[in-house]
Amino acid sequence: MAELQLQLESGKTVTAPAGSKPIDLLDDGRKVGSDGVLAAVLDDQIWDLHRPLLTGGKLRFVTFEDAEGKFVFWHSAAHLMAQAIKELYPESLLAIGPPIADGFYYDIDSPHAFSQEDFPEIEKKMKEIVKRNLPLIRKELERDEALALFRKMGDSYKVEMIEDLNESLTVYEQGEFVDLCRGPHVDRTGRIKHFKLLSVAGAYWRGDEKKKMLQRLYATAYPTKEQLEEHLTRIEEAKKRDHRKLGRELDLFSFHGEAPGSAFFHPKGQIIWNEIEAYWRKKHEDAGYQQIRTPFLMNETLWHKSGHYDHYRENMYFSVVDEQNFALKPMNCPGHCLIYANHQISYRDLPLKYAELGTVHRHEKSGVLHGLFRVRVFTQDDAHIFVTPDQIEEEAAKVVQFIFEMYRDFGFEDFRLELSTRPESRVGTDEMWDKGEAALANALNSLNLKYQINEGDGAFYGPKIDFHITDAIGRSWQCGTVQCDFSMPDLFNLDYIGADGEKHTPVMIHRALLGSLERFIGILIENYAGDLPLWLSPEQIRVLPISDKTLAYATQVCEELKAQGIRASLDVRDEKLGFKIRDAEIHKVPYMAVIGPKEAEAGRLSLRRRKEGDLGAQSVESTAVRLREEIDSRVVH
RNA sequence: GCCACUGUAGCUCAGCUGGUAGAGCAGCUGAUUCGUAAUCAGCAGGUCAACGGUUCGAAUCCGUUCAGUGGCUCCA
Repeated sequence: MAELQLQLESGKTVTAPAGSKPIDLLDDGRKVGSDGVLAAVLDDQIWDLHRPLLTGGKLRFVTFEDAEGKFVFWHSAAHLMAQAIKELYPESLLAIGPPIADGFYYDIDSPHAFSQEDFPEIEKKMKEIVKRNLPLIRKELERDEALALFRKMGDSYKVEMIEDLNESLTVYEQGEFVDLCRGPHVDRTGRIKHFKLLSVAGAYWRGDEKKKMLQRLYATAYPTKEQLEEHLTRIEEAKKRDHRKLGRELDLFSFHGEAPGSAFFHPKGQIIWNEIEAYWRKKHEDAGYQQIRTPFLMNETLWHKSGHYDHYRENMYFSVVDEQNFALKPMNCPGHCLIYANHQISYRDLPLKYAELGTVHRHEKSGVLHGLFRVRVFTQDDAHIFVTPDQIEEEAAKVVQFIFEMYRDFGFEDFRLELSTRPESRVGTDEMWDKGEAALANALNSLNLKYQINEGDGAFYGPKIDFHITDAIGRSWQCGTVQCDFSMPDLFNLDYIGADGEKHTPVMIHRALLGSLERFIGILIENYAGDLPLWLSPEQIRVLPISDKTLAYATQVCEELKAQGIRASLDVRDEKLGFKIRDAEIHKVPYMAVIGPKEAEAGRLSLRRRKEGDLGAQSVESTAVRLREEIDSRVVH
């Protein structure tokens, strides 16, 4: 029998007969188990502990701490759940059950409609199977054998999958339960101890809207009880940050059946909006943008010309007025093109930057609406930069820097970039695409930025860069985008007179930094869990008189702070100090000024910071200075 | 749009197998004049999402619609 050379993690090389199993080569002191080794990795391929090795290479062992270990653990947990479901509801058919970011799911076709109430029973059955400690046995089958097996079991989804494959396959057996699976898996069901079913949702078979809707059961599993509980706590924490909940509690905005998917901003929410808008306008003025405003309702012919009618009609709102067809704008670009076309543009005018906080209406499908994150009317922080092809790179680089500057001012430091290149279906010549893709890539390279390339993911009209920010609890949000457009200037017959005296077609760069104000406000709320930086706080300081004996002086303090441009309010209620503090803390007011006889006497105030407590006595002037500085420099607390 | 679930006071929720609604918080009024996260008492507040059906009788059962939640699909 042939000998295999295997390099182990310890650095030593061992020789083993072909057909040896990884589990036999485990270093001394390492044990298999949920809190130990779960699988092996031979070179880059994950390998079952009991699967014979046929070639040599680098062999290492992975635990739950490794990405490969998690994959195997959750994948096996999915099989465990599937077996439990099969035993409880034998008429269920299994589709697919992969591991995902924080756990796993299994798609099931069953006459039984699963609900939360079924979870305890399924979990109980899973525990039982864990106790049986069944070995997971890998078996290689020829395609025909596999087909016969799953046909016999009536597993039509597995049969359909096998029919699409043209190779020999593997199945994993645990007791009576067999599943088509590439694996690998943990060696026994006993390895998986702590798990929880989380939710049930509909999911189309193979992700195809036209195919059958299956029931997707989401769940997660961890090696220890503590880790599972930690995960569940994280879910709870994320729920506490939910901007829909905070928006209601802090009285920032609301939603109403009269305008589904459209936010109504309350006075406090509008303050946040206004602060962002004022900041945004100033930044754009400084960056050489010219601000414009275009109408919401425009004649339908415009949208025929721009191509939106052909490609985006499903998402548009139409209206007939005076027997003429109008549409609400779903995008701002055509309006900007009309303004451009209104002038005779020289190459000396380029780059020409038109910016607009443009409110657009898009008829999103009812099921996709989600708080401020996915709405039907929203305001894009939009701009269109008209450039010569040679200017793309420089202008794109400027936008990229602009975006970073702005994100940092809002307290985001962690970004991720994606460059999307030409899709199958597209307009423009290959030469244009070469140029556009190279210009965007060069812009990023010139700034020494790392980015991921998404081949074929660009818009049909040009390549793009997408910006994702990572929030305080590690979630990623797509906000900014920079897109080249080779198409629209053509459709609108836009031109500029070059140095050669001839007409040329400009390139348009569409860009948004924050994405949409609604969505960005939602992200801010969740990122800060409602504790917004001072400059964005609707109520910046609340003056708290200890009793109405000091009300007059407290009123005076409040007025003085207001005169300094600080959003100050006064809690005149006849309540104890503790009550007022608690109320201000709950409403996430950043500062409190406590006013009692001592302060009135000394002409001072006692400053208190949200979540931190008493900062001691201060003069009103120094408090105003302190707050103004924190506001003006947009300190992220 | 699709699948599942949900809709009771401003908010969070209770209301068993049908007998015309209840709590806490918030709000208002009064008492209290108070020192760094909840003073006490009282009052008021609901077409039980809407519409239709079954029934002597519907918040409760059935249907339709609307809205929301979790996903899927979509995201020019």
